[in-house]
Amino acid sequence: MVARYERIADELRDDILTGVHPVGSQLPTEAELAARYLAARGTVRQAIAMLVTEGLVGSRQGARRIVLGRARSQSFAELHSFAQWARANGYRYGGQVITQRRRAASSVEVARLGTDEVLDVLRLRTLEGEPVLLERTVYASWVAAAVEELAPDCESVTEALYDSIGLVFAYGEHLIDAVSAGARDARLLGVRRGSPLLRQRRITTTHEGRPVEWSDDRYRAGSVVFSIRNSIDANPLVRQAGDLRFGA
Amino acid sequence: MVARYERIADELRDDILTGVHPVGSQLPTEAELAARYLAARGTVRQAIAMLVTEGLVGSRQGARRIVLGRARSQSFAELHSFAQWARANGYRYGGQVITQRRRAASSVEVARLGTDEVLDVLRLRTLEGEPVLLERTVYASWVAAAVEELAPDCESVTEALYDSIGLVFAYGEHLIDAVSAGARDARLLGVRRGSPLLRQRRITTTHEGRPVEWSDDRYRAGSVVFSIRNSIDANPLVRQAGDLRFGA
DNA sequence: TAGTGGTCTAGACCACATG
DNA sequence: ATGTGGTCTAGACCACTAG
Repeated sequence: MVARYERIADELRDDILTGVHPVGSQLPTEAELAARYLAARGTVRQAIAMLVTEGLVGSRQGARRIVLGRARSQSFAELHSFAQWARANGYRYGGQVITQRRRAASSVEVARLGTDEVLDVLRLRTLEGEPVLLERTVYASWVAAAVEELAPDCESVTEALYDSIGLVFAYGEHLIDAVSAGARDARLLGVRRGSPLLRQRRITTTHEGRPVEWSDDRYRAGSVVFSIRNSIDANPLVRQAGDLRFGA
Repeated sequence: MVARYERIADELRDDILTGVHPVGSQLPTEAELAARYLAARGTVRQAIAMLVTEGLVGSRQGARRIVLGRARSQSFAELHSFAQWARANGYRYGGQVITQRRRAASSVEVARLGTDEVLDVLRLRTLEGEPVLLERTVYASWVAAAVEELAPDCESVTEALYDSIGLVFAYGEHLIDAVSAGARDARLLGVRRGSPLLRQRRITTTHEGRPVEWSDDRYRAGSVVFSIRNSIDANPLVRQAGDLRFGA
């Protein structure tokens, strides 16, 4: 069942992407849209709210809404899963487990994941044949068995875990910064030691807020860029001083 | 005038931060909250929606809401303005214009900013006495005069422009990646050539969607981290392949 | 001053989660 | 089966923008 406001949002988004409402132009008023779609004003507002959070449309009390841009954002799955992202964008991709072992959790990991034992996995992922990403992931013990069952060249861990144990990754927190490549990073990614890497550390939880994994992902410089839209009303991005809340 | 839903959101947020609703616990139902605050259910939902976009609370049809975390996010101003961010976090900060000149816009800049002439400014910013950020900002011609009037050591360009010409920065798009320090970067930031820098490129517009500035900001590695919370329902962050939509 | 978006209400029905 | 959040309506009033 697709909600009415979603269909309205889809139509409006289409109208923006196809130039019916060009960038910089005004959107029709809520009253007009409500009449056009035979919906209550609240429903139209809900549709527009989607476009606002996507950054396509700007909003401001008393003034007509303005079309800000045409770029669409990705789904959570596309950000979370390298495979789903690569596939959605038409890239050739691959992956390989380099090392994988169970070990006792450090005190930080106990606090972060809530389990005494963890599964520690190092994966190298490729894009268009080139190594671009080194993933160091630590899984909570309650998913360890399911992860160990996966093939070493499993393309999408996210999808495999959903299929095998119904696991849904629902929430994430991400820390993004730059680091220099260590000896091992450099060797596996095929870059010089000390060269810049884009690092994304993240913790992912279930719908219940139960932590599933903690990961340190390092991208070769130039291979990917993170993009965010924000506004005076909605600001998902935060800048922090670099003493690194999550520890080293 | 503070909206009712904002006050409700503030109280709920307080209850989360102070542990009345600990992380991992369930939030009261909408009906309970509506009764407690003598508000309609829709108003309570609006309050909770704020907490959800802040990443404090998780939401899912049919199940009670869960408290996910206690970290608060920053305002747009705090992300946009180095000075406002540093001040809000209690850091000592400073800044200095290194070079500033008007020049003809490149074709990319014409497309991006919509003006034939631009003002090109290079600023070095310090945190706790250390140089941490090198800002290369290109302003549209219609703000150039106001920028040129500012003192070279102006602490907050954002606030100064609001005071002088009532300019409000309302929307931003940000691209984040890692680059290695060039000779000039290295000298000004006090790092070795080739060492990693965290780069944030951004374009900022007014409420009307009119582009004001385009900036390439480079942080010394370790000085700042960007943080984002997302969920299966709301995903502000996007990963892109590194062919750099904004050009070099 | 007129128009537009922002807030709020009260109530209805549906979809989903959980026991 | 029950409870909970998700959707939708219809209407009212307020705050702000713009001519």
